[in-house]
Amino acid sequence: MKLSTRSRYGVRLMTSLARRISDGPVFLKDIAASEDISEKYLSLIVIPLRAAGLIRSIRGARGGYVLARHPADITLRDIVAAVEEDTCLVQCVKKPESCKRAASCPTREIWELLSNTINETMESITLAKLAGDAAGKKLSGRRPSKKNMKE
Amino acid sequence: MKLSTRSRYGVRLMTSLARRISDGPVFLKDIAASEDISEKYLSLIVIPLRAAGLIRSIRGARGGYVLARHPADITLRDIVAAVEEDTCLVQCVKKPESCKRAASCPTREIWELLSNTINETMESITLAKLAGDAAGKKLSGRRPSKKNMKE
DNA sequence: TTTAATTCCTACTTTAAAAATAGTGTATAG
DNA sequence: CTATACACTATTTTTAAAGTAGGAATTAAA
Repeated sequence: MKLSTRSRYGVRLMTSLARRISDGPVFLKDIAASEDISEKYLSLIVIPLRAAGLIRSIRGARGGYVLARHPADITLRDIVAAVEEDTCLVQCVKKPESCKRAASCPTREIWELLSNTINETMESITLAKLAGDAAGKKLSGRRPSKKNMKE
Repeated sequence: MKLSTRSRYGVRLMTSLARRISDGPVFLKDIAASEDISEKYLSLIVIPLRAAGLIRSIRGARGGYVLARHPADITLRDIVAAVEEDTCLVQCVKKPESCKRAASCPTREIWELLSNTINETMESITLAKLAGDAAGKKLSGRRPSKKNMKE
């Protein structure tokens, strides 16, 4: 049970966008640089996020990405679900017909329970919290300062 | 975030053992056959379970495996932890030094929170429950019958 | 109207880990 | 002493994740 880099990068990307929410469209290039992630790879992760309606993109020169909703209206689950598409904890939870033992399997409903717990936890965490907590932590003990002056 | 077959097979193996708790040592061969899992593969999964003190093995002819503790004293977490060894949701949760961003990373503590939730849920599920629920389900609407008569 | 900068799309390559197999060694009941 | 089981190590196969590459489409601005 391991979290994919897609999920981790996706969450960092969204957190980054949330923190720059007042900057207007943000270049993927900048996020990639500040988060130290390959821009090309990020550009693939961004696609399902847009498809899921979590972000909007502005094409062309001076384009970029912005959140499509308020950070308080985006949950961790939204992000992970978008980025993981049809990945789930155990295949048989989503598609019982994928396992012939499903009907009588004693473990299946346990995995379902676990899945639900995970989903509930992820639903309880908003992007606002993710981005906000980070900001709060950054500020503690230091004077607030304008970050990311460039662009 | 996907559960490995090691975990799934390990749990089914343990459940199988729990259900045959009064049968004395059970051959891996039999479990493999009834669960439709490669015996060779199962024989690898069994090793960490024994190392973790969850099962005992009896070698030689008429050998086999038995639970080392009462099913009520074994949790889902015990099983998964044994079988997954040093796998965790996100590396940086267990070893913060593995990521240079750990100290300032806004997402790290979220993954830690999620890990804890998962662990707590898994701790709350005992093998007794796993095996018992299954038995209960099997018996509903049908007369109980001795299963696995052979051996 | 050209240029530079950006997102968009598809395909490909690489890498790593999971999953499974194979073979040999060791213990033990009968 | 032999058949049957577990024990251990090494190897192979398979799969999915991770990452790369390159050009097409779009647009602001010179």
